Amino acid sequence: MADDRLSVIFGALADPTRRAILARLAQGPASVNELAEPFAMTLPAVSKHLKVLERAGLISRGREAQWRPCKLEAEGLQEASEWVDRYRQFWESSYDKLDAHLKNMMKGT
Amino acid sequence: MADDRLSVIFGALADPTRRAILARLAQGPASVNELAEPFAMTLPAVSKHLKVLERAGLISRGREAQWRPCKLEAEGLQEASEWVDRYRQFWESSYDKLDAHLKNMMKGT
DNA sequence: CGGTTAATTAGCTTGTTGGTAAATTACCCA
DNA sequence: TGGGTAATTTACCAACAAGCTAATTAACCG
Repeated sequence: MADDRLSVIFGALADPTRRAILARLAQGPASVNELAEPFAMTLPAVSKHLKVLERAGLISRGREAQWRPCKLEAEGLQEASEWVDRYRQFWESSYDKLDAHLKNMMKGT
Repeated sequence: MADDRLSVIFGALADPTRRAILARLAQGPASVNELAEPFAMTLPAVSKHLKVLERAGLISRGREAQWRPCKLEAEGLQEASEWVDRYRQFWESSYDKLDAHLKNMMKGT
């Protein structure tokens, strides 16, 4: 995968395990073991996913005794959102056109 | 990469060439050769990128004589946006907290 | 028909991803 | 000190992504 910021961010989001981890972290911080628990996957595998998310600026990791609590970070998510938002106008206008088309059909013209 | 819809969509966005193609298509439809022109890359490589974008529902391809004009599609973009939007509240509240923190500092307390 | 242009498919190489098991680091507690 | 728990690192493997060249399909034109 390319290593520019946006590619790293979207690449991190392109995996259901990683999206599930983000969804969990949206409820509050968690340890690696807590995050790993729902998945049929070894701990090192989850650890790798966390590293990908961290590199993308989607999470950060702290230190508390032998735990390394993860928490969601706004930065990466916001960058992704900003990129996608540039296309919002496009699809909104597509729906306007569809809407106009349907109305036209229903008029029977 | 996983083959669920969102992973396919984010995976397609995780490449600067593909994002540049989408940016070009936001200005209007284009042929494969037109799309390939800005890149130091062979035509088959661009063709592959287009297939990835098509599979993700980000573009569609038509037929006009020997040309296969591509155009932007709202569908995939909108799904990506909807997913990211679920986290908007999170980072907005993060900024609120930052804002509150800064105001507090400036009060000198 | 034969030639040209547009685009895709096929086959190959190279580097990366996602997983594992085993070893290691780091910290707590008795 | 030694044992237990949390997490990462290392070494390895299979599958996949992204690029290339060469060959092929498809449509037009003369």
